Amino acid sequence: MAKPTKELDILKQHLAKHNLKLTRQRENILTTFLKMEHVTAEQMYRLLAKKDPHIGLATVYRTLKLLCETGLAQEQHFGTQTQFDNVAHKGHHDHLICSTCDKIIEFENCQIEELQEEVARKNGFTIRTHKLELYGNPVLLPNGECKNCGRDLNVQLGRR
Amino acid sequence: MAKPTKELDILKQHLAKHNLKLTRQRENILTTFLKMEHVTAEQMYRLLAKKDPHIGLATVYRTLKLLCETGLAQEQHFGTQTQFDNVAHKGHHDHLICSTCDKIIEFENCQIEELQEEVARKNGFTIRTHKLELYGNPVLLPNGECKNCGRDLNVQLGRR
DNA sequence: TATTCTATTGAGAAAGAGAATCAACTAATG
DNA sequence: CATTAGTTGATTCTCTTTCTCAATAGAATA
Repeated sequence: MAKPTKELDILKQHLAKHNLKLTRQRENILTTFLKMEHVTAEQMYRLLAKKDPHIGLATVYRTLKLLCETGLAQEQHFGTQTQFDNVAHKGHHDHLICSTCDKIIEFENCQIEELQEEVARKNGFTIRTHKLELYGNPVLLPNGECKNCGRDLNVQLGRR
Repeated sequence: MAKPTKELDILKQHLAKHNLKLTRQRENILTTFLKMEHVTAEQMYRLLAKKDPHIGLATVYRTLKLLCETGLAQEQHFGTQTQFDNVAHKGHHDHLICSTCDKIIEFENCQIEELQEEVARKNGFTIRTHKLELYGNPVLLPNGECKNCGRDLNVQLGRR
């Protein structure tokens, strides 16, 4: 069995292995998916609809889930929204989220990643992926309220 | 102005500051909330309904959100479910989630926490809270499929 | 305490994401 | 090219969360 090298081959192999079929829709979705770092199902649906107005939303959901099963995609929950990450884009980063304005700062920290590996190893696991989000505030008013949103942060800061 | 020391005082102060009113429902919800480490809105609703069958679900949602604004609660998204954490329960822990069986292992790692603080500090932030989730698998079949779920993990493991 | 003003409540409707259903369709196989 | 079994798309359904609005109830004031 020849070793597949491209994503389409990976999909084909997965389909064959599970008695599934390669359809026009599945191929289209994969092609579009590979061009991005991540998408939501809705975004994918709208993108595809431009070329194929008859594509069904259910098919998009089903196929993105399928891509997760092949290992080409990864489902990530971000707040209330679900996105599908393209595993091929290796540029991993974590997030520092401003609770004041919801601005997101991306960062990387190798030491943290190493410690994570260590934790996993101790528990007999191999990390497949991870998610690290830091939520914080930049500036506070003297009374403990966040400058931008007015939220009272005294409690979290242990000021009471 | 006397420094409030209890959660109810914190709530009262917040209500006063924002021209809101202290109601029987708000007091009940706070009382119940303080007994737990975390709840979902549904859970809270069912708990309250035992004593007050006429409580409205919308009120529960509104009040939990209000508690977040006072700083007593914190909204956390876990996969597809939303829970409200009791900030007073300091027992923070992170999660190692088995992608095979969805089992969740809790862990703590001070070194990671310190590095997080450092990242935040460098960016001029104070961490209010954070979320670290490691997703992994314990045992793989020789062909790269997960023993339990049959998912093909070759791609993620860089085997292709 | 009665009055008045405004915030709050609860029931149900509505919105949004996602899964389930099913008849019509189509890829794969011989 | 006929058969078979998986797939699609339209729609319905479910679940969570928010919205709406008339009735209600805090809180401030007289």
